[in-house]
Amino acid sequence: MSEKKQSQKERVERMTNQKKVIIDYLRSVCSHPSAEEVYLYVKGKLPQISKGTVYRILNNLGKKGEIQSIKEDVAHFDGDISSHAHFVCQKCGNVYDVFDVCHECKVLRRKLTRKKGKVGNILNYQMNFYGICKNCSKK
Amino acid sequence: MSEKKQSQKERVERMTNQKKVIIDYLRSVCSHPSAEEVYLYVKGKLPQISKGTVYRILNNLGKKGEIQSIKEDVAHFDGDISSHAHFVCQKCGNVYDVFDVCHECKVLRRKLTRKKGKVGNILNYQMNFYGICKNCSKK
DNA sequence: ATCGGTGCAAATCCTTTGCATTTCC
DNA sequence: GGAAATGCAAAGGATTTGCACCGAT
Repeated sequence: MSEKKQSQKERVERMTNQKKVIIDYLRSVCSHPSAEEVYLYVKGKLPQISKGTVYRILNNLGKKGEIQSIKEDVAHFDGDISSHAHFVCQKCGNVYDVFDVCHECKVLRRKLTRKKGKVGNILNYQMNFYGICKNCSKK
Repeated sequence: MSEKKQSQKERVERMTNQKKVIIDYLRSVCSHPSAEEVYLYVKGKLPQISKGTVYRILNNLGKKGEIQSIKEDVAHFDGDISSHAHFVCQKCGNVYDVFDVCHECKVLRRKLTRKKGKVGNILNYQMNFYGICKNCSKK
């Protein structure tokens, strides 16, 4: 019914250990871990962490645009939000970076953003290529 | 362990009513129905159909590349496999076509296919834009 | 007649959520 | 101190699957 009241006290977000570890992890790896993989890693540093927390943190970061989520059969997460594409292996489900098309992605996005789209305003985009990764083709 | 034996009898795929109705439906609409929506539609024509069958048919068509699946929180399906992009509303989840970038998509794809990619051979791709659709912004 | 496809319902599995408790500011 | 975040465990919900039967070729 109503928008945010201006007088309303603003929600202050806190930085917790759990969040810190997850962000650091996602920024340091170039693989694109699933929630499960993030959970297993963080569990190594903070053994008491729960999966629910991992999911909540990943979702929040995603909503704020600080990480990307690539939603395939199982969601994978990327701490790198610079302009690049992904290659998704249809066999193992792994996600790889594709930097060869950064420039084109940016151009595409700009083109569409400027248009103000017929359907809605673009906040974000994702370019995914599908195939079988080299690792899986060997087998 | 072993590849397909050459002597093996070839699997012959059959055309059923269920499959026919689903394909026709996906080719006739420009919305991008979810499995649930496909199910509800088909149920109107073939009341005895089950959800399992719908999922199996959609998956098979997807594997054969006859339809596209856009995997977001809930998967949506597109009977149009020509080169175009999608706009996904982050509020209602609806998927809209974006034809303004067909040409660029094709070029991008060709560029990468030719490269034979470092990660694997590209069979397919998807370009998705995210935002809030006009319908949802009104509210 | 064959064997691929279907219907049904149970099983999976990823993800979300409610609530009491802990922790950050 | 008080709101925000967490841990736990249970719930949710989309998708898959086993199996007996049906029906396309």
